[in-house]
Amino acid sequence: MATMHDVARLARVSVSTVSYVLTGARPISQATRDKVRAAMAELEYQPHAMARGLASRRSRILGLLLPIDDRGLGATETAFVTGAASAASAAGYHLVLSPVDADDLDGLRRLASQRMLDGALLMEVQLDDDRVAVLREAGVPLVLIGRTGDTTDLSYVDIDFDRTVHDAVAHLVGLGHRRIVYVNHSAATIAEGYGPALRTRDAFAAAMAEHGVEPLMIPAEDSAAGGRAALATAFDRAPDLTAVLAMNERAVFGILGGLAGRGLTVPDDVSVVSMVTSPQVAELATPALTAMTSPGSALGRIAVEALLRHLELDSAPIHQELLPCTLEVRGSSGPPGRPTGDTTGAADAADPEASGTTSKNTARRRAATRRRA
Amino acid sequence: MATMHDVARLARVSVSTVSYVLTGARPISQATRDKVRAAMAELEYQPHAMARGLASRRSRILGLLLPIDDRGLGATETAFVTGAASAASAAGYHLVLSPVDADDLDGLRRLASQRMLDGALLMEVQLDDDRVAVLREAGVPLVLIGRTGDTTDLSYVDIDFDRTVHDAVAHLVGLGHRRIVYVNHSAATIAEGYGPALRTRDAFAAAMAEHGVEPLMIPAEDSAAGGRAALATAFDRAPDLTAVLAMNERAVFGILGGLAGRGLTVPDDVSVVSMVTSPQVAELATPALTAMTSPGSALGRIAVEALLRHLELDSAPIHQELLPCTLEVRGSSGPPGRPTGDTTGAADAADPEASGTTSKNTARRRAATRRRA
DNA sequence: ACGGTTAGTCGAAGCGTTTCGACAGACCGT
DNA sequence: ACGGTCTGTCGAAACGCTTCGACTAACCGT
Repeated sequence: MATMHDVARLARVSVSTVSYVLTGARPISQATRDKVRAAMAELEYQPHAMARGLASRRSRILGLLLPIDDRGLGATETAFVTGAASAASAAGYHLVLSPVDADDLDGLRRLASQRMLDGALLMEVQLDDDRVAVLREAGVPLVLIGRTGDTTDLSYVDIDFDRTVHDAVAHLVGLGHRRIVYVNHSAATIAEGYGPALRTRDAFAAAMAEHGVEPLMIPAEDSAAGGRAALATAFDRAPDLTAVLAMNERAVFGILGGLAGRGLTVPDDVSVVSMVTSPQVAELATPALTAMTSPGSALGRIAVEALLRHLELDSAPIHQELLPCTLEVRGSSGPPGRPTGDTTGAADAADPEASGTTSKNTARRRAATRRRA
Repeated sequence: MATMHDVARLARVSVSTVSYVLTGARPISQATRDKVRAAMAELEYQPHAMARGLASRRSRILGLLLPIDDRGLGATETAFVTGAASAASAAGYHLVLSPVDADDLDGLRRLASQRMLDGALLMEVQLDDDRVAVLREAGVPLVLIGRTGDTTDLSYVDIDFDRTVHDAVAHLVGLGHRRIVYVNHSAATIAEGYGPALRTRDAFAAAMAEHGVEPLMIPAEDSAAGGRAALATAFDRAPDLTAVLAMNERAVFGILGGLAGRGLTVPDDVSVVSMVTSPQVAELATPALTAMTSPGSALGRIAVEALLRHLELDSAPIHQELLPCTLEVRGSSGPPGRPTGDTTGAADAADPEASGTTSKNTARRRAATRRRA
């Protein structure tokens, strides 16, 4: 493997000159630069990452700190990770995946003092997250994905839950729904201060108030069974509900199953909209889910770019950005249909070639015929 | 930040002694070791990763080379990634995520010559994968996840597709099914030599032959629509089919939808078993899918451990290991029921509290009553 | 013609480790 | 009492780069 020395010798210049050609830290004449470039090409020179890192005190490595979770990453988180990785890679940086237990602060401190990370992205941030303080003390620039309660002087990117909920509610209200139930994460999750659950809860209340309708909210465990249970509660509390807005990717499938079990069809009898969902997951349901698509990979990219800006100029202003999920209408939402209590919802008869779109349209048409308003 | 020098001074020993305490490369007396340890603790010393990497020529960084895919990672791949990350982390290594376009061999070469990676894990290996040669030339030890066609001298971990298919078929045949259709990945995917598609295809033919029944195989695009289309073809070719074995996590949901659309219930009319699937995804379906659960995170762990063994001793024997997916019976498989053509499959009447298990059992019981054999 | 910039290059001193050779003692069998 | 092997420690030389200070030559306005 060729070193800078070899290049310098071949180009008949000093090592420092080669370095300057590479980094542009000082002006080098065109002629010399060409010579050096030629030598590098001939020797297939590649700078040694560790040596460069040691000398320059910049590793060009970014850390992605993900809590070593019980249930692994969802599709949204995965998209975030790959988005961040590509962005880092495009900028000539490396992204290391560091699973650190959320409350292993010593481990985190150790990681930070190894001086291997130029900066870090912190995933799954809690409203009150000690990791932030640890990283700051260690002098590691960071960007949060998500938000702590107090965001002063902190860069973050996060989903714009307010706007997302607002748009979702607007979609449903626009279709004519008045009785909308919001299925959130579990009570325990809410209690422990999980930001998205809290923020969407408040946003839902606000959005419903804005439309002058009463908000109904139900927590659900993150599972199909949880969704089913939540649905049962929902029907107890609001037998006349016509739409479900679900924050819970897992529960939503249980809700779908529960509706089918009651002989209710989607979207004719009940519309279902899923929050913060990836298209891949939305497409799995039948009918495909109308969903607020999470900007997973964009979040990753933006977070990395913001972090890099902090590294280039440490005077760079903090970056706080919220991205909304975008509404993608698929087959699971439509105008409210028959009055509730009508429970003759046998599945459509065989129509083997029916695509998602087709069935959506048929459903819509049928529902429209029956519309009460 | 304290350096080794500081520690040495405080402990009144030489720097090299401190180093030996740390690495154990040479014997150090208990007394000295204690002094040094105390000094390190007092100064909160942490070795500087880059310096150590430069001097020792070992970065303690492993690369995870993932193709910069169109559709992102599935649940299985994600589990693999996190499994690998934790294993690396537990061994004191770091895992960098390097998205490299599968045919950007120059980029790969560049990455490898930066000497930043002690070793690499190669994901989504094709039967004939040039990346292997590039990495070998660059002298980067590697472990494949998946297999190339020729695996001489190559370490890999992969799913034991033979056994997985075999077990799945045995499960269905054991329940009494004879007419089983195998839904594979798309024809294009098969044509381009995607290992899992080819291997499962052959394994399915073999397993069916073993039971003396005729194999029927149908390719499907990786989407719900693809699944629906495949199902239609399947019914054309084998109107009497009673079970579907699907290799395609996306298509399987289309198949489920398609069956419901025809008024067929699962598993009473048709059993569905999904191959290489994560529990999380299997639970999304209603009824929950009987599936061959992929050993995603175990694969990641094992791959890392094998790679580390190569790094410690470069004479370490190559590691080739196949892990089967394990059968997890959920609600979508049962004994074959009514004769095909019976199409009165209205969904079960409202039973809001029905859990996956309960409905599975009821289904079983009902189906058993009707069994023909 | 003169100090003052600026462009272009070089040599050397790090950066914080590991590792090699050397060496002093202790301990061995003979 | 004698070479020989171990144990424990040290100093110094890498590892391959960046960066600082210094120097030369050219160019500026006056």
